Amino acid sequence: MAEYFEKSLKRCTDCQCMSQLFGLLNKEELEFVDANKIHVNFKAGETIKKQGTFMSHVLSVNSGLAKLYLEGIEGRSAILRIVKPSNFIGGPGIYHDQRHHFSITALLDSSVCFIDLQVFKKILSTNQVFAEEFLKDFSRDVLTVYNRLIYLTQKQMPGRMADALLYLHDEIFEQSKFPMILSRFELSELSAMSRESAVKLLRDFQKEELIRISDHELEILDIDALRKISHIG
Amino acid sequence: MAEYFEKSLKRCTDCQCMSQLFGLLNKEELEFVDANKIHVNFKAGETIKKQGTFMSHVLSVNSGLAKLYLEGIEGRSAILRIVKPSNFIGGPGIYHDQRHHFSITALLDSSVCFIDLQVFKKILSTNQVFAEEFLKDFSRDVLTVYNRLIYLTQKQMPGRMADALLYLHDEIFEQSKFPMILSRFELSELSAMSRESAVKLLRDFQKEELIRISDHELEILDIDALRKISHIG
DNA sequence: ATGAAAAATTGATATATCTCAACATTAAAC
DNA sequence: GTTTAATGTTGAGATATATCAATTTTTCAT
Repeated sequence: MAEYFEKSLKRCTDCQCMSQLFGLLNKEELEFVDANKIHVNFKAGETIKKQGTFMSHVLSVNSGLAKLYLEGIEGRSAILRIVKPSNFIGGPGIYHDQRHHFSITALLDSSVCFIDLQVFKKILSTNQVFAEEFLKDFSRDVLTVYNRLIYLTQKQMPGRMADALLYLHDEIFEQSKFPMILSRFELSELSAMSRESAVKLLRDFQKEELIRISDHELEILDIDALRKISHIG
Repeated sequence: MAEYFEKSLKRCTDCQCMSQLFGLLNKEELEFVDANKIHVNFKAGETIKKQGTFMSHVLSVNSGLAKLYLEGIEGRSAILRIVKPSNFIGGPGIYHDQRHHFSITALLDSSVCFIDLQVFKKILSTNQVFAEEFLKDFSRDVLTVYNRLIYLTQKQMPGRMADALLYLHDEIFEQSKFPMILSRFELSELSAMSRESAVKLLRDFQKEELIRISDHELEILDIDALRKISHIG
């Protein structure tokens, strides 16, 4: 509890978990942000943002982990990416229609800053370097989706599951042993297959000793083999 | 041939086929663009831009039609969208790495303007309204890809093919009878299936009298039924 | 600790989809 | 116009994947 208050009282100018993007702001701009932000803590499982709702703020994740996903047809979702601490979250709604076009749910207890959208836009229009970096960030996200579209439509299940695990390894945890933050069902949403198929593939991967799963931890034993599976699709 | 020269000599300030985006520029800005653009005519089938190459210019299509597609695994492609006259084409490469992240090939004889990227960026940084509209355009494209990702991964083949045809109807031609600019193979690339499957679905749709194909023209006979197929996936 | 709910597992079966191979038609090149 | 190449068509068979139903394990609230 002590930690809760400490964090929420911390000012942007002292923040250690700021996204690279906000690191480009000067002191006055940061104070402007600070005066127009809301800081909220979420428990694992809670919805941080719901697709379709009005976008009043942009987000910056200070700590924890979350999944960012598209809600599709008949309740099915596609996880676009995992959100890490210091990740900025804007999205195409900023300029299109001021709505959120994806949902975000906390996977771990997470601390999130909500920065007023108009304030954010104001700074974008006055700070050239900031604007440029924002666009870089946005563009990177778009390329991730391009990639995802290709691999989800052109690879078979083993390749897609390998890609999902490699994504967690390469981009999220950056080590061969990491906590299983995603349920089998969520893994299936990340790799566009049924829950049962995800279970079977993980079992196969374990049988072939490519991975080991125990105590809510996943260890990648043979990353080269996984990369090969990813490669051959 | 006369037409070729006439078009290529036309100045931006007199251009009738300018994208909405460039319509926001004032006379001086247009003259700046005019002085730093190249105008090129392409024959149907020619490659306008190749994925992976250096992005020296952004594009604006004056006339004709083109396909914009991602080159994926083992030569397979995914068509992202059809480019119409007056469409602006930038892409995530502008801010990410100055490379093209998709390829563009002319479907019909097409006339395309190439605007110097640095000039384009310069105007972006000086004309607020222009910048805002550019971002709207970019964001709309991103949402198209979100949509595509969902429908390609969560619908079955009949729904995907219905979506492809409805896309041509609703967004490209806006009438129930239109020229078959895409081969069966290209239609399969638009709906993420094999060429043979695309052929079969079109045959099925024809048998059920939802569409009619003759003389390089496709006519949608029962759009409500198509929408229903799209809807049920 | 206990029971209820949620998640994971499994194998059998049904279905969707691709691949292959053979052939037909159309467009392009000479 | 004839030949050649590209595109389109078809059905059969193989394969990938989803669905279903039954069971076990884990998690969570009381």
